[in-house]
Amino acid sequence: MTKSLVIVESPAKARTIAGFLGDGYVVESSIGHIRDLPKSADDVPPALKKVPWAKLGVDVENDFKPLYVVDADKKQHIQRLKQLLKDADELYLATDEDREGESIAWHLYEVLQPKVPVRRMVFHEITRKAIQQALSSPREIDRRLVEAQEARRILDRLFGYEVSPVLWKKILPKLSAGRVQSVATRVLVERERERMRFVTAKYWDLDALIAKKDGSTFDAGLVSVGRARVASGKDFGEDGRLTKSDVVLLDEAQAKALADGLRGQPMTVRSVERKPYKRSPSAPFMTSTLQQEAGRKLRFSTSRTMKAAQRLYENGYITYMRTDSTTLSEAALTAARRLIEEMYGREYVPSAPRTYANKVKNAQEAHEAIRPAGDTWKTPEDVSREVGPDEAKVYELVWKRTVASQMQDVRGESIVVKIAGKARDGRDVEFSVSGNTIQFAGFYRAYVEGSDDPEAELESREKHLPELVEGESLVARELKANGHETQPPARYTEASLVRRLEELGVGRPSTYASTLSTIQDRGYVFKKGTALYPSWTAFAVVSLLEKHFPELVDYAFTARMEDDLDEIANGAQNAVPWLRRFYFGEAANEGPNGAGGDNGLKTMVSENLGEIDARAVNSIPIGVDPNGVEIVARVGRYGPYLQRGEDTVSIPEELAPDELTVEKSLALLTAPSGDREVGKDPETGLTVFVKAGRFGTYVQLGEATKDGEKPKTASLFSSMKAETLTLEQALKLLSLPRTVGNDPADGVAITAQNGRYGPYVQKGTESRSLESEDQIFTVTTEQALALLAQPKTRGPRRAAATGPLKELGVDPVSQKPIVLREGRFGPYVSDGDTVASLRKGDTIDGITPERAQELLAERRERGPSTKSKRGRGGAKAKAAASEKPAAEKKAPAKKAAKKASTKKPAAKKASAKKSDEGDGAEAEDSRPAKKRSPDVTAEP
DNA sequence: CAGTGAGCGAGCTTCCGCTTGACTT
Repeated sequence: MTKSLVIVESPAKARTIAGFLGDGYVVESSIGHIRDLPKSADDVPPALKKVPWAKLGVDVENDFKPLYVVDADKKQHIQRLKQLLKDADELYLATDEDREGESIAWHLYEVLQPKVPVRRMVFHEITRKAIQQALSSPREIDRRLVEAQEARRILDRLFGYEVSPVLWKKILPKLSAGRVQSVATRVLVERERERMRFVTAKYWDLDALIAKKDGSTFDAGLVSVGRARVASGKDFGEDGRLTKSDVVLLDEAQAKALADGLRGQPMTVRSVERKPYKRSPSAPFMTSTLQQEAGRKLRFSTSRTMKAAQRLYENGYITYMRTDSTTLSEAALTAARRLIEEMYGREYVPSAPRTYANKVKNAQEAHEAIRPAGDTWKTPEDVSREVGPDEAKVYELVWKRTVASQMQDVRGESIVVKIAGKARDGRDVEFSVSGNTIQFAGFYRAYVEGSDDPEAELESREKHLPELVEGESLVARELKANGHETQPPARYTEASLVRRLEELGVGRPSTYASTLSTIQDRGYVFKKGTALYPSWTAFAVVSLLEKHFPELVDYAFTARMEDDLDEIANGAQNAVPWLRRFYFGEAANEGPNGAGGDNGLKTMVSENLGEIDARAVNSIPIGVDPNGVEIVARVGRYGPYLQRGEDTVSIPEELAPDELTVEKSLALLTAPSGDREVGKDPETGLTVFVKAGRFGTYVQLGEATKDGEKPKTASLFSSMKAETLTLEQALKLLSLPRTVGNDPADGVAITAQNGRYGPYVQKGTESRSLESEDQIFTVTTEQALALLAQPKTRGPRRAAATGPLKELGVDPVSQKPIVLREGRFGPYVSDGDTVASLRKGDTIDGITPERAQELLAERRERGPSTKSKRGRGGAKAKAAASEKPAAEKKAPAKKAAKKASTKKPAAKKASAKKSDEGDGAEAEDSRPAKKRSPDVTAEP
């Protein structure tokens, strides 16, 4: 008997299929992709580390040849697959039938190097019949489809890894750009821009309480006055003006006057219009619609929904949860129809199963819709006893949606009643009221299933009106004028953003949740409740991309890419020229060796980098103040801030971009700063302030005077808080430095104070750190002298910096001893000339002399890059500064001082925590905020 | 972003799509 190895993508799927296949088959999973481009240089094999494209993992000069590496945590699994293959007579690659699945099959083939016959099999539903059929009709791996996947992968890598560094240089380090995330961010930014542009309009209308002859009453709304329709929200544009001319806009006075003129007036039923209506159920869930529904109904985030769905899938309650298909298998249709007939009766079963056309662009449909698994479906009540609360809720959504999707339409009747009247001033008015009744509940039955009182639930979906006949006489008993304001378009939620991305064809079922995490992790988006707010960083990034990479953030970019990938998959075009056009420009394929392109990605991220004005892209215009001075929001290294001329102020974190109007900006800029008065110094009579500064909170004695004399300041101790600081504490701080005493030997004074590196004692030019801030006040002359008597290297900092942790023999190149030290940036090895940091995977204990030599050799290989780089960076920065003298002229002294100070180690160290400067010489780094909101504390 | 003292050198960040555990609390 032959043994066959079958490899699918998911372990849960493998278990299910194994049950169908029996003894002759071993079913395993690949657990997704098995190889990928290297994530960073660390993943590149040593032999290739030096090639210029090592970081990209794509040899752009050589037909974009990709370098594939097996992920570290996949290596063991590959070994296992190889082992299983040894005992097999044939191999079935049964990965999903889509672009990615085909690629996984090919990578498996390449990595496993099977010596036995290999067959590719595909199936769309996991039933015994479908699997058997797939086994008996295998095919070959579709190389073109694999090429299309490879092209997609390479394009995404080039986009992500070439454009992200542009953001590091021009905006902030560690930012990212990508085909999917950048469009997602742009969608949010554009919506916020709409909200910022939006002008609210006010309009009024009337509600009438109308009485029948028999005394019963009902409410109706005003629809027209003097034959003209009354304006409502939808009649206004975003500028707050009416978009139509044939409507009547009521203001408060007019509405109230009209209400007065109608009170007690006779009215007549002008028309009663009854119309049958029907509602059809929605399609079964796919990933995006499940995420939307769970977001709307359960307020779940996409990742919470997916975690619950994953558990339901793994435990056999639902089918695969990452799908873009709304198709139900034959088995599912049968199960649904039988269930509906049994639970609700034959009249709820449509004559033929419903099918739903897939509206998703680029749908790959490798799986079926998300539905209860199996041939008979457990009820939500049964499942809720077996799983956790989240899972139970998600299962209930899936069950109801799936069952409803195969039920009959809801049928009912809608009624619209128009009521005519005349105001006392003679104007004709018309009111309207509508209702609806359900005649046949259809699929609503499934949705009310499980509620305490299904009939009452159904009834709540109806709106009953009193019996009204044409010509009937009524009285307007009460009238109320209601004021309304138009609302800007709502912010996106996770659910609605997923829907928008899906409309654009951007992203895949497996990535919606992670894309949302990414844009939040990067600080592009933050959530308040369920609403997604774009940050100022997002504004800066999006405006940079729109201006300099418009093609890449075009909403149709992915759609066009998909069209091209389809052509690559069906042989109508080839991947290499396609990638060449993208990377080297349109003309790339015409010139020899692909040279000559001028509008490609590569040019834009290299030669043309200088065109991107960091200052400009980081400035988001807000408006002008009454004097015509421009106000801009800017993204700086220490957070977003507002700038008007020389005035700057931090933008409070919780403030949404669209709330930062000109008025609000002026309020922030002119508001009393976050400074607090602690009290008055009894000696000088000067006011003592607490302020937030670059290096944290500090106290200040008096205010800065015009004659350039600076007030005395002192940092707060870490144990103190700005809000609770007392005058006593403040004065104590301001009394520093404290004279500890005199050295009896030479009479020189010893002082104790706080400094850049913390508390210390000082005598003349000698200083030593203290261990705690409190010691500034408690240290005695003897203790201070003892400290000062110790050599400098004895301090805790210095000990770590200078004491070699390990000696690692003599370097064969330099013939000098190698030592391992712990430094500011972590452990490193050095032979005195060359210094090399330990890399990922290296440990202090595990380092060998050989490894140390290797590290040093690698470091030498790269040359004295540090210094030369710095030289270039510095020169560039200077050149850039001199290029824009106009911008600098306003506050030359201040800016120059600041620039100089950022170059000082102290400033660098202070900023390193939040964001390393890297070689981002051009990035916005001046942050001259004078004022700060009290609740924002500076980074240490 | 206040202004106060020491010293030793970087290397990395990032994409999109497939898929699960491995770890803790």
